Amino acid sequence: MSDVARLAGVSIKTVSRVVNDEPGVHPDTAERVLAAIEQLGFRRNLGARNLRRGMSTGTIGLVLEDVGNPFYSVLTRAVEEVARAFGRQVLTGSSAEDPARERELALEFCSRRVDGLIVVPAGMQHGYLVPEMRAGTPVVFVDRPAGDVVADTVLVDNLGGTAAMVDHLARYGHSRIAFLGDAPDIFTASERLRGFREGCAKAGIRYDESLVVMGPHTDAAVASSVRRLLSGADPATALITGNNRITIMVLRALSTLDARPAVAGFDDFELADLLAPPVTVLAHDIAAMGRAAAELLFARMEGDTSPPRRIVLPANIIPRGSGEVRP
Amino acid sequence: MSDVARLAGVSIKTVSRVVNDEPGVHPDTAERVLAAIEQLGFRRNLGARNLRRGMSTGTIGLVLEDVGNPFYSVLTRAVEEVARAFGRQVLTGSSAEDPARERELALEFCSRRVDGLIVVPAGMQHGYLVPEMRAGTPVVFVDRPAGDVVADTVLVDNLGGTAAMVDHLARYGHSRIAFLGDAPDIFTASERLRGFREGCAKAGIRYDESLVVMGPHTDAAVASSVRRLLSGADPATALITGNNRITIMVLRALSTLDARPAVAGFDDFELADLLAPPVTVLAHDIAAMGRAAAELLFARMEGDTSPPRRIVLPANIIPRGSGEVRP
DNA sequence: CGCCACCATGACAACGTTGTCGGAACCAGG
DNA sequence: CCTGGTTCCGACAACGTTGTCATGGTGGCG
Repeated sequence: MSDVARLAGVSIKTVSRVVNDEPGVHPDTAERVLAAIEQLGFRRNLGARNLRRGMSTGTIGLVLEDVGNPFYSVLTRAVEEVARAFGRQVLTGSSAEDPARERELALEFCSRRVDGLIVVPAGMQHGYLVPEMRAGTPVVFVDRPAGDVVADTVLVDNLGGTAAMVDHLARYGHSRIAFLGDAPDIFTASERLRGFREGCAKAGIRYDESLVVMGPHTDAAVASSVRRLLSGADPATALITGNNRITIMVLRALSTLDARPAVAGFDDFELADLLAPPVTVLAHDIAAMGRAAAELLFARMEGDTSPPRRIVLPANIIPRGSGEVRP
Repeated sequence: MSDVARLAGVSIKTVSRVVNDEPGVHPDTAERVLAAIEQLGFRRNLGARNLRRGMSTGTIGLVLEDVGNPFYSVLTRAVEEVARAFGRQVLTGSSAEDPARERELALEFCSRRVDGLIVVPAGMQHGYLVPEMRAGTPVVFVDRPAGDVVADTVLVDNLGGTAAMVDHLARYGHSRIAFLGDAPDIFTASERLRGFREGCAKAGIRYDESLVVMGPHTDAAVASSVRRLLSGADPATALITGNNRITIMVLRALSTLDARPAVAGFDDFELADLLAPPVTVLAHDIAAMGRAAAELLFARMEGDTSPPRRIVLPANIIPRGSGEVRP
């Protein structure tokens, strides 16, 4: 900036005025300054600006599990879109389901003085965020609740959705329903398992522990679980899968077998409708979740101090065929 | 920081020393300082630090078309992974295929003084980046080349891959091959079209313009194009689709028809192997592309001044069935 | 005891920007 | 001519941090 000032023969303050469209600069002077800016390829340093002005850095942080997963990338896009509407940039980072990494990313973002933070929790401890929240950085948790802090949270109705799916299968005559879920220390996985149990209870189905397989999963392990579940004296006639990854693993396993159990999965996924048979899923609007979280965050950033909210979005059964077969 | 200093009864410089693990601080003093930091929830302001130190901000910018698209989200994750290895954060933004938005994002990132920029070009004009590049910000283009600047670029062998696919279909006896590509002003789309023409020439197939449909596409438009291509006196017996989106649109259209032409698509996609029939694709390693771009960028950031490189990654046919049927 | 080396610490400037304030130049009106 | 107001502009401090240098105290050694 001082280079520009020197070249234009004015003070740096005048350059600052031109750059910020402040009034009180003679048009001729402004023109000279603009020419100098152009010539030198000057671009104002936003870091210095934010330091001086002290308020907003114009950025928000987004910590999620893996941007590479379509689930989170859709979420990211939705957050980005809202941020854009509010004129903010988004810093993203993937925690890879590692609480230490989540913490590291979140605190790094705080060090960069993001105006707000959206977190898909990897762990159950979030006390480390308390000082930041007290210092005025709003935090919104998405997809899973925070472990030990009260804060805004946007969730899907994991429990109710899964229970509804059990009911759905039961209506088609299934009483031997297996559940393949993710690692039970992941909130969504344990909620869905709870939903499965409640669904069984409501539908009057005996909850059989041997029909429940929880992760973490590998393709091979899922394949052997599926084989086991579908064989024996009293095999499963229907499978509920706990998320899109597992659904796909199961479908891949089934493609090598003759058995054709009913299949219904949590999370919708692309091409589910084109498979043979089309896959029945419990769908929820991921983009809506991202938007809700981002809008909540921006409301906080703009001074909303109402009590923390918990938004629970519905999950709806999309019957496509795979879940509508009788035993 | 001055608050911490006051509470600990030392100068801010001493606090700075403690925060940065600089030597020459008495252990007792350091302990007092750490206690004060803990008590106040102090976190050093990275913005101010970067300003003072003047060198790296520890961030890179990534401008792509849409993080929500699995293609780019995998790319993003790969870039993020490399950035993590080098201790950097990633700023992302989606251009939505709008050159103005791409420019806006890239320049915004430059204003934030990113250490480097990875861009999936939306437009053909990138002269606006020249001042930034001259000022020392390395830029790497991915997936598509820059319009009018010479810079490092990582591409896929669009032309050769598509030509190989024509050859592949010709070997199975097809001579009426249709091509459904994206908007021809997108580099990858026009390259793939060129590859299609060259492939036809090499295979001794007459290039028939009426068998070529370029985007932008909607589901409805693709469906009607497919119907047209497969009917009439001399219908197409094979379809080549120009990217994963179009492949899926075509598959969806075909699912409502009786015709079963050979289908082969550019870009691999999840579940391609589980469809009936499994879909033959031209696969390339998107994560490898992201890694290559990021590694190139970091090499530049660390002072590599060799001439700009152009890395072209191969695209390989994965025959799964849909492309191996005879007319 | 005197000198030097070394350790721990602090004062100060600087990074690039903007907010505050004051001042020079000009004009209009008395 | 003076007064008061307006317009344009620059000097200076400050944001939070770190690099440089100076300083006071302590211990070892001749």
